[in-house]
Amino acid sequence: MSIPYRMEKKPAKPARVMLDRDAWIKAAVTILAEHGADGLRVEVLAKRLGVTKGSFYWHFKDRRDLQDAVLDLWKEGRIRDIRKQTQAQPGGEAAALLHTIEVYASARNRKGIAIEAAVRDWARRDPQAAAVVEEVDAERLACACRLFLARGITEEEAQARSLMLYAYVFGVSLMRPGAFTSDIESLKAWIAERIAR
Amino acid sequence: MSIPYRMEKKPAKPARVMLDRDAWIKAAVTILAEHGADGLRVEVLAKRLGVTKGSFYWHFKDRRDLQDAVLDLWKEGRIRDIRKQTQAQPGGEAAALLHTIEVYASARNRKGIAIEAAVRDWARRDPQAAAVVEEVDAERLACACRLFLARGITEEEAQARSLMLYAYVFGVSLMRPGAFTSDIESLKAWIAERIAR
DNA sequence: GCGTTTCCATACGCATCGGTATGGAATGTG
DNA sequence: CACATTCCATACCGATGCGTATGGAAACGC
Repeated sequence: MSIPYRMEKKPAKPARVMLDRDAWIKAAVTILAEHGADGLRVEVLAKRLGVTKGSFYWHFKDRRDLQDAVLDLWKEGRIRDIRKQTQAQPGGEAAALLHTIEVYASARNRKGIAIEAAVRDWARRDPQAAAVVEEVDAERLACACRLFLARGITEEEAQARSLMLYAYVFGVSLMRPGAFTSDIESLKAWIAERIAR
Repeated sequence: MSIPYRMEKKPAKPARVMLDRDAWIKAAVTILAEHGADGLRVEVLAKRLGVTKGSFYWHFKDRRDLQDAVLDLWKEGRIRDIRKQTQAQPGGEAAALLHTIEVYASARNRKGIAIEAAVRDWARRDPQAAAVVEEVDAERLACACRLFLARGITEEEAQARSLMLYAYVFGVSLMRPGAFTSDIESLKAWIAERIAR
């Protein structure tokens, strides 16, 4: 403990952090991406935000309250995103499909993929997370299905193609095909063409 | 605490549990499937086996020692399994591919899929697990590639098809397409045909 | 200026967990 | 029978984490 003379360190102390609920939730999502659902701990999160958990329990009832908020934010974001990615003017459905595959299977989405994986792993042991994942999956499949149906194929084939599309996209995001081939991108392009065509 | 009269409960007490290293590792795999890599705790595992951690630290140096053993067991099992599933006599390569998809994408493999997901999530934060996953992926892709190459297609197309196959298989195991359609199995059959053929 | 509300710090109790030290019972070995 | 080895229990330490209780400082309403 130093001398409490009169705060001679900095004339303007950081003006009091002033966190709101959203700041906590967004930071929680980052933790979720880095350390998974089990790594989302109250005290760790507080330390990252530079405060103590006394602040946390002012904004949230308990840890579960934060988890539910994280799930809700993620769900809304994913549904908004898939609707945005799959909107296409008539005739542009194939391009929209290829674009969707490109976006979701791309490795440049590192954090998004990490969150996706964390939530899905979380859903294996948490009913709330499982429900959210089911909602998101249903919306994504429905969006893809719409694009396929615009081509005039049968309902069943559209469903099958949509399922194949999203299963593939999640699969590549899980794998680490680094040492498999030298040109992974051309492989992905070939696959995308074959799925969306 | 009951009376220690002379052990009148059962004439033959359970003969002392006598666990060996393999029993610990196998139980650890079960915990891994149920609670993920973070849930693999020494004391939890010991309690499940009906002993205390004093026993654990006799068989293992530390927790990391157990984790490495689990990863090693999983790796060897997966490599043995994929080699067994993909062996085919000349002309039966397409059937072997369909069979492989059927086996790996089937929901009847619940525990195996749970372990797979747990290890892959683990690999995001653990270099050892990441190395194991890469080895397994490489072996599986190589096995599938062999089957495709037997059909006389190009090396690049064989690689692309292999990647698509395994990405899809892992993807469906991750998703929960329960409410998507009434007949999920026929959809999977359609997809398998399209991927393997 | 004064009291209230807002937001956060501090301190505590309780539980879990990794790891170590040590003892103790059962089994084998001479 | 004496002894060593094998396998596990008990007890303990330190660290981490959840939740609560309480106080304190800044901002706001009057």
